[in-house]
Amino acid sequence: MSEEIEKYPPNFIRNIIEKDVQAGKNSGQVITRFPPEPNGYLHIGHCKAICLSFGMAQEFGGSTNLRFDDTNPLKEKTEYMESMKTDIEWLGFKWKEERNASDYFEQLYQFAVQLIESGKAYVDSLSADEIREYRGTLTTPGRNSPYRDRSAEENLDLFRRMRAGEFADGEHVLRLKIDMASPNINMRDPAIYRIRHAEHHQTGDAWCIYPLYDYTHCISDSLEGITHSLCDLGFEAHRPLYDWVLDNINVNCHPQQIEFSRLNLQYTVMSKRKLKQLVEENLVDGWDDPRMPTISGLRRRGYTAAALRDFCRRIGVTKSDNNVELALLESVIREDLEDTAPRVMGVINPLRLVIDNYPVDQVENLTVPNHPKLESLGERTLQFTREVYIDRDDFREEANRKYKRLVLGGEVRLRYGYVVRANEVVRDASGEITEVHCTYDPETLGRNPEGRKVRGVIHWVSTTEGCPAEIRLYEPLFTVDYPDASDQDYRDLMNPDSLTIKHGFVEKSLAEATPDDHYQFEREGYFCLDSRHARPGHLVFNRTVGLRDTWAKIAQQED
RNA sequence: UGGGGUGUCGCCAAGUUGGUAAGGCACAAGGUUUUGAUCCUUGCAUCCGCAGGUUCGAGUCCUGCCACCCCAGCCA
Repeated sequence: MSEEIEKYPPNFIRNIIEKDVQAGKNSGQVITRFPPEPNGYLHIGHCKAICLSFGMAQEFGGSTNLRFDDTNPLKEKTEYMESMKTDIEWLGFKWKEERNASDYFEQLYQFAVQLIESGKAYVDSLSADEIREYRGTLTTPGRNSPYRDRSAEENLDLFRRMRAGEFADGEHVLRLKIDMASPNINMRDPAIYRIRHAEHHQTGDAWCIYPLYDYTHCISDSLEGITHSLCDLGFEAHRPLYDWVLDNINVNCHPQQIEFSRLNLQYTVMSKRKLKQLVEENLVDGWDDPRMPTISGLRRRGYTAAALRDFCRRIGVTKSDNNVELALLESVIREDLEDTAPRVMGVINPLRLVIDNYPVDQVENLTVPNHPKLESLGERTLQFTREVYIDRDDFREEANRKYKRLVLGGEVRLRYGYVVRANEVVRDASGEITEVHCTYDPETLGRNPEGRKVRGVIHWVSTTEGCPAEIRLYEPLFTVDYPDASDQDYRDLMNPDSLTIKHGFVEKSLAEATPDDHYQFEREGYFCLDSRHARPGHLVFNRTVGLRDTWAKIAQQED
């Protein structure tokens, strides 16, 4: 059903792939890969890459491999691999093969030997600082290392001994012999192996030399028969190197690297370094904090996989810098939940409403639809009682005509219930209203009163039949739309009000909610149970996103 | 100042071999509505970074500018 809907609108990468397929390139096959480094959690920027790589393969009947790019044992952990798999599966994608770059360590080593033998790689014994000096600058060419012309025999011997662990970290490095005067800095004899006496989460202590990205990635792609290797623009200047390596070793598959621009989203940060810092400095409640742009955070917040996929389709794929508004993300989840989330009632800022002429112990069961349009979502039972909670924002002692809620002396309908008239308020010692007393019209259940119009409908929860619930409201994590663009440290730009915890009440049917359920609290927004904080008997709801609120705009203009 | 990229409505983004500017989000105005939600209708770039040129005709071709982004890890 969704196959047609989930197709990407035209974009330059799809155009390229389409032409390749039509031309019969790669026998018409499309094989992609998603190659995360397991050094953090996946975020919505990765989501764009995942949807694209898996999506392109899907559209053209191909397949996608998941490959952990684990060439840096110092930064990677298996914990991250697990979370990444969970997130990708949750997003709805299935990889064909699960691989690790470390699976290819032996082959990578043999290719390096090949390169040395053909005089295209050499062991350099310059220090890291010296290598940097020799590299030159953006505008001045580099100089050849004094070790550049070692014989193949000597290089082979040194490289073997590097592998054998005879040298300390940093003593030597294996470099490609390309061109120290290249205007592209990446081509100035890039290092492809470094010595790291470190335990690797996959290979243990089998290796003490580890290949670098530029060397590893293209060969891994080739070994897996990848046809289109999609990555972000940051690797554009590395493409000549990607191609150089594959052109200079003996492989028969040369994938095409195509770069697209990364996603920039307003009011958040996207670099793994910063997200990690937020977690480690306890500035947020873990990688899956509902305010985080991580896939796990968005999931916990209540975003659905379908909405995220839709989002990635709507933002498009180009090479231009982009700054996507939060409004688009919000609109996409509202649109998804509009047709799928059952309606319920929850009061966030409770104010007690007493219906003086309603029988004290009476409980009236009202069978009501779960959705105003979709009968398929079924019905549920509400309990109407003498005392209910309404939201403080839905009552005013006095108000002008534009205010369509409960006003002293005026009428309003309690959603699915009766029409009530507010008669008086009760205050506490500080003057705050604690109760509103009213009377109801028994003739108004399921029908409008005669001779007068009731303009408003408000939601409510029985004080005796409803359940207390903690309700968590979220605002953006940052106060500025582009924290990365600021001169200030992004941590100083964090929004102190990004999380507000309220103590409200929800209707009884919510007692059995699970974190996988999405609800619309009528007139409030979309909510889901928090997977971390909710416990049996202790309901905690996250507000995924509020409903579109045109009244808020009107009310604001009044002030 | 070297190299690589990008510039189409507030944001994202389509624009086939040049033929006379899609769509989404946002916004605005109406209508429906027991959610000020949803839904429906309507409006929203004489203009495609700028300046020239080629052409009957250019966002699409040519020339020259301008702006912004990325690259100097033994990170990915």
